[in-house]
Amino acid sequence: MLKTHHCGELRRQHAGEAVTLAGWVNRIRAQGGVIFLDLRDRSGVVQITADVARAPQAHADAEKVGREYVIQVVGVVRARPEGMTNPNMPTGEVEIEATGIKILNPAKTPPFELGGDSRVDEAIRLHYRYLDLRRPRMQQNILLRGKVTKFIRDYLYDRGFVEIETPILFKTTPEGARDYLVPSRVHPGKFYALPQSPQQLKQLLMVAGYERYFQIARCFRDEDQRGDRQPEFTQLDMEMSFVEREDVMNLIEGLMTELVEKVSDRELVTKPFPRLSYQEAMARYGSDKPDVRYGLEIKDISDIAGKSAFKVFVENVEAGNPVRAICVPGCGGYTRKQLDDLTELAKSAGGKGLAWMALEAGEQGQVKSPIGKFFSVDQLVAIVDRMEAKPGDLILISADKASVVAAVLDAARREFASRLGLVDPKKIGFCWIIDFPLFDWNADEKRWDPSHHLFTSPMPDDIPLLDSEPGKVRGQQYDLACNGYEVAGGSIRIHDRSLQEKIFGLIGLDVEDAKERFGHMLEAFEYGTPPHGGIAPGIDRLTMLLAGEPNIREVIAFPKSQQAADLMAGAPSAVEPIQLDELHILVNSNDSHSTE
RNA sequence: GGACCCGUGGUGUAGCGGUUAACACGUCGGCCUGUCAAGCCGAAGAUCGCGGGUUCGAACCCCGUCGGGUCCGCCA
Repeated sequence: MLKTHHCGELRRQHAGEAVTLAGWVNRIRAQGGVIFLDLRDRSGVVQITADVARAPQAHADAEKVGREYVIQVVGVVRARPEGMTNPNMPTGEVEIEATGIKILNPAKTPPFELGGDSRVDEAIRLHYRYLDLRRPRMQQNILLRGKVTKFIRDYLYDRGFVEIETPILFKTTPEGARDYLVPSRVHPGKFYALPQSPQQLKQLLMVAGYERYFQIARCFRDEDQRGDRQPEFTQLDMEMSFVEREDVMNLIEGLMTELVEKVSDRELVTKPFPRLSYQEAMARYGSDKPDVRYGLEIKDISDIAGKSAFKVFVENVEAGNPVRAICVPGCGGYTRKQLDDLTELAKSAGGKGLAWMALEAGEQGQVKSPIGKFFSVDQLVAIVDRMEAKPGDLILISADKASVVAAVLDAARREFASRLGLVDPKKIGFCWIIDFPLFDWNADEKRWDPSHHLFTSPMPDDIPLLDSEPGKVRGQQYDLACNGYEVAGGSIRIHDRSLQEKIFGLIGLDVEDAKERFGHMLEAFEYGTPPHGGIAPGIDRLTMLLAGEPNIREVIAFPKSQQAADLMAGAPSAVEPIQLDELHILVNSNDSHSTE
């Protein structure tokens, strides 16, 4: 080893020890006769001194080093003299009196500051990701991520789970997200697909009798990016046999609780985690992944609004649509301009607008609203009562299809939580969402789509409804939401061939298609399949929340840009014609302008 | 596929129709034996992402394009 100790571990009790350290020059303070170097390795930073009087060679060496040089320092740990300690650093009571400094590798001046956490354009950070990863923020995040996966592995191994790897080259499943495809050299014109998740494989492992499986699994989805979505991401993929919904939920709730309490510096808002039905979540929060750290809950005022003289509300209620509202405390004094701007918020969420009623501050609490004239005094009082609004508050009202109302008020809730500072960034608020509808109606294709995935088992009580009212069938599905993000989704699966075939039929897969795509699953179900279920928490999102970061790129060592590009290596890239020939691929030259 | 925001020395920002393109940090040189976001003195470093247009005149206005981000669609 080129070092005997780590920089960050040295303390007063090491005083007098001869040490050899190696690392990066974090900062240089040349004082003339004495030069101070802050030497950094993964463990932390320690001060090196090179004194011209006591160690002329070391001083001469130190004059030659620059920022981010990789050096080896031979010296002695010394307790710092009285009054010269630095309480701001863990190693601040000691320093290394260097006797020799060797440059292992010089460094160019970095393109941005590595010492602090100053904001740098993300394109530059990603281009020099290996430098960005040296910075404290990224280092903490990446180390935290390692602790998260270590904790998960220990937790699950302790409970009888087996870690099993599954293939990355697998088979396309067009019904989910868009697949990343890998051309086959051996089979002209045929393709592997990278797994969107190891869903089928883990179910087959249950058929195979492994009973408790997990994997920290890389998943691939060729869809457009978001702050919480990358083309490749990591799930804790797991599956258990002979379990019911409660068993999986309890295991994960225990895991998540301990993860937050033992691995992070965050604080759980509630435990046990609240459970909301999908219907309730949509009604109260307008979202199936609500942020439960703050209120601003949605209330239904359809009964009152339907009797008003306001045409938009009346027509919606007559059409069976809801009129719902949130009450924003203390925003009743918003200017007309500010209130009009809320229309933009509603539009970007897919709505037409957002009606408002402002309660003037003061005892009377007069209602000020462009639509106020369409309501009787009793109706206004009823709305104010329903919303539990106080003088100075602002009521925001949306009337539309239920899904649009939900989207608009969800957006409004998030916006005002942020404006009013209602979110405590140190808090972690989990909640379970259960009783999802098994299907969503696809109006374009005129068929039912699975709301989760096509292996989710219906609630036993609802199986008779499969024939009569598929839209009312609930799935044995459970999602875990946290701080407004979906961090896990799972279900009890179908383990019966005939039921699985029936679901295929409902989503418009004919027998031939089903056999072609999922024949291996149907066949497997005929060889003794245990009842089973599982879940898949997203490691990136979870780590993002535990780190308090605003997007998952901050917890991924080498993430891709929004255009799914690796800005450091320059992927994707053009390939040699011979490579394409071998793969039997002809590229449409009209599309190739952007490949360079 | 669509909407919006951003792009000015190495980095972060200011400038928003006429400026020698400003400031901080960094870099380089000098001074300095107890600094720790060291300090002091001095210097170098930018055709304002790229292309076109409007204008007597463009970093600034317009169009296009490239790159980064946020959101909708898409996606658990």
